[in-house]
Amino acid sequence: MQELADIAGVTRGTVSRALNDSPRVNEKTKARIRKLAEKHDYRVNQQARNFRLRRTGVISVVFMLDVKSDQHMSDPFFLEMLGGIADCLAEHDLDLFLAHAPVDDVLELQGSRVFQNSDGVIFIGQGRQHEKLNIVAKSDTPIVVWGAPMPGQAYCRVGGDNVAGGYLATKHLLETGRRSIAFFGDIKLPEIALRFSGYQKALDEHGIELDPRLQIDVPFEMRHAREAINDFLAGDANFDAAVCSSDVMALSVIATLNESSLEVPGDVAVVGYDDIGIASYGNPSLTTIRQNIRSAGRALVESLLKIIDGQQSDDTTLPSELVLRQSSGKAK
Amino acid sequence: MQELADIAGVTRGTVSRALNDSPRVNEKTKARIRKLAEKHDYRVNQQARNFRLRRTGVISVVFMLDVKSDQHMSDPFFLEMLGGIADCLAEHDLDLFLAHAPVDDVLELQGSRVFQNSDGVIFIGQGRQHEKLNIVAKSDTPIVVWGAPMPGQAYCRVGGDNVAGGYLATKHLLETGRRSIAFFGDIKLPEIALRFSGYQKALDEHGIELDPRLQIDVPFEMRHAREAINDFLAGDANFDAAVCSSDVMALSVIATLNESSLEVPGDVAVVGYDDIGIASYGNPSLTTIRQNIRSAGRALVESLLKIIDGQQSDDTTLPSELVLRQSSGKAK
DNA sequence: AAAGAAAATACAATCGATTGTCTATTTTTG
DNA sequence: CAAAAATAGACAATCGATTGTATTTTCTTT
Repeated sequence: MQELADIAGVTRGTVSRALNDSPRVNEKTKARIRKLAEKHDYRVNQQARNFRLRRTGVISVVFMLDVKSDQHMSDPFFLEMLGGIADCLAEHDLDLFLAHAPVDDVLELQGSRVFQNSDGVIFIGQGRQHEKLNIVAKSDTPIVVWGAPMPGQAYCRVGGDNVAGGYLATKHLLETGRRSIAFFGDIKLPEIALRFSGYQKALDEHGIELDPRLQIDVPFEMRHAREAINDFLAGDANFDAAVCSSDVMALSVIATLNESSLEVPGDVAVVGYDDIGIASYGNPSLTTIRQNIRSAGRALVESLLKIIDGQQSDDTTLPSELVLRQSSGKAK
Repeated sequence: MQELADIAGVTRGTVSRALNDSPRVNEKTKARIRKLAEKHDYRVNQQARNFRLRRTGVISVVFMLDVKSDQHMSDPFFLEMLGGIADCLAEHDLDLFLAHAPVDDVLELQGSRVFQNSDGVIFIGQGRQHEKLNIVAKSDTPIVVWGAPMPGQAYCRVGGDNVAGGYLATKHLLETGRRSIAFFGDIKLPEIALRFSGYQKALDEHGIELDPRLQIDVPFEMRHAREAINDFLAGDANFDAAVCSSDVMALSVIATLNESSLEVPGDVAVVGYDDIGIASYGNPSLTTIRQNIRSAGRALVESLLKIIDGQQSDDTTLPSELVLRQSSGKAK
């Protein structure tokens, strides 16, 4: 910058102001300096700039993988979320830092680069660490969390409408004549619990009594999921439909059912959750609850930026929507 | 740091050396300073440190999405790669910066944060920009590229053994008695071209003549893929097996075949590529060519670090492997 | 015990920008 | 036209660390 200042016959300060479009610099001077900068292929050192401005220009993203069930980042849900977040951050000229390791104690992150090297942190999912997130929220670095509303929640939250999602899925199955609907998902997780309550509501409305044997705590990871599903099938429960907590889980359920010579959707109708891309490639294509994950990513970023900006940001709940898909090619 | 120095009764310089384990500081002093740092919850400002050291501590990752075919980042292949890279970077205490936008001209990246704010860049895929990558490779920021070896290649490359992959897939199908094997994939892309040559080699060895009608330029993106596949099925070509350029493409092919009342694997046997997680959830589970994508990510990082370190780094070709899977539950 | 070597620490410049304060120049106004 | 007001630019401190050089302290050795 000094060199450029010399060339332009001004000081570094003036160059800095010119390049940052300060009103204190003459338009003509600005234009001249900008042209010289371009000509000499000079660009401000963002690192030094951020250092001086005491900001990093980076937002961290932490995926709260369900360690217990060995969930990994390749879950399509995470990726789609990441895409939405990345796009929105790009628009605000912010970088994205991806926290790598699965986290079993978010408090440990506080000393790490995740917090120290970023202006804010986005948590995807609450895992089982609601309380710890409350503590983290009190630190200097603003955070937002994707997840379910919680009692005594001290952080800003964005999430899907899980109750509506569970309700829509169940209602759809009921309306197509199904009566014994299984619910696959671990209701100890806040979001799943809400979907379960939507499931109950739909059953209520149709005057069907809840059968607790039809709620199965399936972990997110495939290997364990199949075990859990098989255990259930080996039991004496009868069912003609299934509401699943994710599309990946739904695909697992379908595969397992097929192995037991049960037809989908003939014998058992299955509804997934998330509307991940792969849901439509499958056979049959999966009816599912769509959460607009991309716009969820955007909402997370917008909320976080508000907080960084010193404003208050309220929780956001995004709508859920039923996506009907033909179950093609299996009409036997 | 000044405060800590005051407390310890030394200068900032000594504190810095103590915390960086310099041999110039007495062990006892080091221990004392470290304890004090811990006690007062002091951590070096990484931003200032990196600034002083003229490094960023960040590696950028750019996914060369196939813009033409509207490929998106949610491709499971990319994600798994990202996971491998992220893990390896974490071990070296480096951050990961994810470049957001699909790139149609890598030269544009040169002024952007991707290059300016990182110590090195990893490109996943070459797209159709081999020449431009050659130019970028000459810049100050080191790069490595995942892809196929190319004539006149000026950058360090890591890639799978595409010839072997295509060969193994085809040979497997031939050995199970298939004779008319279709090849789904755009051979204008360098990697796919190599797989196609492996496919040819296997046919040769079995004395089967190449039928050019059985090579179909399928784009990566689903929507267009299905069109291409349907066009092919509508034609007069007969085939009893298919080698596909990705697992996602294979799933598409299977779905399309099913819609045309063709049984998989009864009427047509299908082999995928990549061994993405979802391949095993499907029904039937997909036989595929495994590329160890995670270790590919590691290899990319290791090569890049070598280059950053001023060493020379040679190209790496990782082995391909056939993964046989039962095609379950469809024995009708 | 004194001289010399070795070890530990202090000092201060430096990285590349931003920005408050002060000065110089230009413009406006009565 | 002179004085006041407005504008442009210069100057220098600052952010928080690292590191080469100078200095002090400690330890050997004779």
